[in-house]
Amino acid sequence: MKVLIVEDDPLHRSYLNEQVRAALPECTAVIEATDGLEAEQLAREHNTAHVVMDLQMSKRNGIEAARTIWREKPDRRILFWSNYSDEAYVRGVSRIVPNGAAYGYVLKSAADERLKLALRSIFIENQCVIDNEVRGMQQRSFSPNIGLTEAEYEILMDIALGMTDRAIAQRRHLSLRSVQNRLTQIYGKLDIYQVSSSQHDDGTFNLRARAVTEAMLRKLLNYGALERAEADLKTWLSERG
Amino acid sequence: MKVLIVEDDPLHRSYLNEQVRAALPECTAVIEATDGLEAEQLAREHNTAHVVMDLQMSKRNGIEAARTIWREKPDRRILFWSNYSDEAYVRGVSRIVPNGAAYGYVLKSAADERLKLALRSIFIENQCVIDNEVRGMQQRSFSPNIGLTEAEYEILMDIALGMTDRAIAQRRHLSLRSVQNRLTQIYGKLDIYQVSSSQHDDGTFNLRARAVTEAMLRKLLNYGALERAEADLKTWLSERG
DNA sequence: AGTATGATTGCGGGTTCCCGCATATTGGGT
DNA sequence: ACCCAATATGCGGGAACCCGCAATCATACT
Repeated sequence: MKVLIVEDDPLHRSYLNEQVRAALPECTAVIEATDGLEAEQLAREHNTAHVVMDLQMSKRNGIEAARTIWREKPDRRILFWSNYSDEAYVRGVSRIVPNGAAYGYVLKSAADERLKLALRSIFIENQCVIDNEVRGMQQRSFSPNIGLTEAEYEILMDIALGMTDRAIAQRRHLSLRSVQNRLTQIYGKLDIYQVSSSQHDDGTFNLRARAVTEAMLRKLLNYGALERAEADLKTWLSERG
Repeated sequence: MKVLIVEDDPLHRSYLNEQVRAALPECTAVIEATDGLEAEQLAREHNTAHVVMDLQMSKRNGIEAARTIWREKPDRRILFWSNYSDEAYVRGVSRIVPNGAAYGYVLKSAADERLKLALRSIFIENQCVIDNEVRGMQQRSFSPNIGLTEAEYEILMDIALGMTDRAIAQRRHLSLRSVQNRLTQIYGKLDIYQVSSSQHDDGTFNLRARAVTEAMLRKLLNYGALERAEADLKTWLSERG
């Protein structure tokens, strides 16, 4: 068994290496990549079926890398090892995991033992292991009336990218009014309103901009998500001609 | 000499501890804090004049912590040890460093030797040590016609918070039109325009929202900066009544 | 003083956004 | 087939945004 480690922080990388070797005596080789791009190449070259990887990396983030790694071979097993359980990450991961694939999501704050157990469960037993905290986030965020619908989330990303209602309508194949309806939904769920301390005279907030801020503060959105969305937008723009 | 280490990652913390002890034989005690809040308390209790600290921490980020630490005793020496040289961090730091205070900014990617040298320079020689990469960023971002003015940056933060033009005008004591002028400046410097691939018919971007996105992608803005700005905004809102 | 440069303000217009109201359309569930 | 809830669409109006133009104010340089 070969294991591919993807992690840009040297200290964390060597720690991972150590843990992998300790937890998996059947592991014959450990390959290390320091960013997502390198990971994609090495996974291809060595044809590794077992990957442990960080989500937040400088060059290409873990979600991007995982997407292409899984696209080339959907039965690979990936253990995500991340500092955060932000909704942006959780959503990002659950969107790309192939049907029936075994994967894991463990927080870096977890104890050594938990990491080792997860490694064995996923790589040997072929079972999913999702950190409790992450699982909780997942359920909360996917429950209707609390979390955002996938459709709403999509529109949220679009306004976060700075698109106009009309452009969004065009991109998502909706009428202008529908886009605005969804926006209203989003504003409601994020508790956005035109606040003004005394009466309802002035309105100190621009709803659309405020929604993005609120989403960032609540960690529905983060830099990585924005980066990916921006890339998708670019391809859509060029296709549209 | 006592040294206070502030770092939420255990691996990095113990590495720092090791390096500090190696670089500074005159150091009699090393105190460790795992987040900004704890750092503020420990700095007060132990009255330490020498601090090494990460910028990105969960509970209270390094800039917040440094601000209060310096406010209580401006001649303390702080070495910032960060993963990134994002403009948001650099601006955040240079805004809070007291007049004439010695401080440092070293990237985590730097070699051991560089870190040790910085420790000695700042704590023993009382000299500023700014990583070259950071210094470059600083110069680029403060040069007019390329980087944003402090005034422009202020307004950028305001629209990132989702404020309306009128609210911004009120907050910054400007006329509505001046705010809009500044916004136009910002749009120009960030290369924002109403893009539409073929003619200039539709306009797929909402300038104000797009500016925020662009700023995030360029790392003029990041989560920490937004968090701080949001806190400031809250106090302003309550003061305004 | 004189002038030049740039920031600030006011005005007016065109566009986009936000939303209330009313009318389709869709997709189950019985 | 029927109904119900949720979603999608159209219309219209008030508010906010974007910006060109022009007048005023500030500051610095000769």
